[in-house]
Amino acid sequence: MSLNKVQLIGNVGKDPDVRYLDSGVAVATFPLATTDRGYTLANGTQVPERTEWHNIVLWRGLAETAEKYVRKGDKLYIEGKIRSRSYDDQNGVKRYVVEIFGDNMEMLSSPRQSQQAPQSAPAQPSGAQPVQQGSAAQSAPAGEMSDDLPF
Amino acid sequence: MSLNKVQLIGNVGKDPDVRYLDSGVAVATFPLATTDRGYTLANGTQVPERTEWHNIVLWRGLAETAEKYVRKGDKLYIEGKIRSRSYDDQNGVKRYVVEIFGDNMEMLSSPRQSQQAPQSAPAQPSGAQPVQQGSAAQSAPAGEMSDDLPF
Amino acid sequence: MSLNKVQLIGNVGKDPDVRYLDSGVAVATFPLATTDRGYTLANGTQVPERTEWHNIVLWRGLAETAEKYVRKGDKLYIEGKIRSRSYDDQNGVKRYVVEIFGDNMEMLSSPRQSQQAPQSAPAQPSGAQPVQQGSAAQSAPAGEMSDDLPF
Amino acid sequence: MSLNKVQLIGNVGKDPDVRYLDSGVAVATFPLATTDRGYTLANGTQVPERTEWHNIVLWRGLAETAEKYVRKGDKLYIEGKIRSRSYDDQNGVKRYVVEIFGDNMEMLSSPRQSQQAPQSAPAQPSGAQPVQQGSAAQSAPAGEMSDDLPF
DNA sequence: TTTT
DNA sequence: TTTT
Repeated sequence: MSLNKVQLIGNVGKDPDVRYLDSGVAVATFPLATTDRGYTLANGTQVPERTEWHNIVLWRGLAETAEKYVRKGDKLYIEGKIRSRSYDDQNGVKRYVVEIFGDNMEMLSSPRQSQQAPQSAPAQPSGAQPVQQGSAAQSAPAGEMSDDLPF
Repeated sequence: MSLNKVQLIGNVGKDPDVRYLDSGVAVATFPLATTDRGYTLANGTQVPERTEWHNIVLWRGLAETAEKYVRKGDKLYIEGKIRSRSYDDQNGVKRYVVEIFGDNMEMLSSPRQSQQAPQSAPAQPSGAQPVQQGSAAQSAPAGEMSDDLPF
Repeated sequence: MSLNKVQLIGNVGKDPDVRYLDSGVAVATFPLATTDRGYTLANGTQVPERTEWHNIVLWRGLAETAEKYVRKGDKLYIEGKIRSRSYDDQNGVKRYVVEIFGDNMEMLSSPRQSQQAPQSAPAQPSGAQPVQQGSAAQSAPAGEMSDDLPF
Repeated sequence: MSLNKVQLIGNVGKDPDVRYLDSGVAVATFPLATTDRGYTLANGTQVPERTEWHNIVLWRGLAETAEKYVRKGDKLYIEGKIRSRSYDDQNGVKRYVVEIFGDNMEMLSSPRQSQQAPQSAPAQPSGAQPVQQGSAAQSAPAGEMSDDLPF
């Protein structure tokens, strides 16, 4: 009775930060930028270009794929859901972050010719369809994240 | 070269708050809830149901439609984009909010039998396809919002 | 490097037709209607309302859910992919059909008060998020369908 | 009360065919391929790679953009809706085609360094957000297409 | 008829 | 902090 879906095509702001929970589950986080080009209003006002930064969080297989193949500057398609989280910052002020839990990823940049992504290893280990994460995002109990991911 | 798209189906948390900018442009804001049902992990751990609240912002025609027809409890489909914004709270602490600027809305609840949404007035003035807002969201210069929308 | 995604909200044209392959895999098919409301062109031309019929195909768990809970007239959200298929009709003419292989379904109608969908049995056995089918659609070898589904 | 949305990322099968209706409206058509990579079932069965061809139809501004900048082999993001149409073939047999009426396009290939897409002319004349076609797709009366587009 |  |  509910839908919470996000689809982004943008550029990776920096190399993924990948952690492994005690359970062995991989979690990757990185910023992704989408940019509006700016435009001119009917009255002549110039509205400048605007970049939106999204906090991407990937789990398990997708996180491992990101660790191997996603790099700063890459163009990605990410599909997932919006999730907000709060934490207390160093001054005890409650802070909120909004994250995109990705369950589907498409690498849109040309594959690199490197030791990281050798020709013989597919950048996407799964099917021709975008990498489907199955129930990975759902499999991580909220508790596991508590202190592990001060994004 | 960029895509920033959100699609939600959820329930309206309270009646829309509608304002009119000096330019006459309508802006509606309201919270929308999407809910994950909760599930049981392979190891037996119960992950409880979880509700995500989204700050919806609608402009112009969509805002006016919302003012007329959207009410607390209604089920809606909202399509739009993610937009974050910062402001200084009453303590001078910089705060961030993430909003969903909707450019497409579908009313999924049965129409009310009321003075607000009379049978003779369609809940959706535009086409059979979801209400397309055209360039409305883009037409509002950033400046206009500065102090008008302390969401 | 590829995305093939369809999202529909529409009404079920008739009760699902559910078959079980020899492997025990359930396959449900039914038509879903989406409707454009019609509009008036700038030059005054009236473009009438238009209904599009989609051939929905569901597999495994989703097919079983459809068998139990989906009925003619219901409003559904369906997410999936486009798939075309050809067959020879009774006159030996090659025919093409386009189907929507759903991998996600949301029931948007109020639940029926009936023996078919008792209060105690949730219409959607899976998570709060839309019913994710995992890799079910991919798990059915093309061959299995050959003569089984003259849609 | 209805949603009919398609999102594709794929490769253009051949240069767009662009026609101009008597009204001056541009219509571009071209095939777009999305490819499933193939996979191995649990029982060891190999399901081969599979390519789906989509008949893309663009109107007005998007058609003109396609005429100028879209070429065989390009990778595109296309958003639009499914529309089916019937016609009688040369043998008087009724045929059906399913087309994707695009209302949003993103060019994902690196821009060509050519006379067709000079550096000084942006591949996307509109905003930073995907090229929004406004109501173009809705503005073409069905009648106009009758014999004009034997796709 | 594309692409990896 | 990306990209065009």
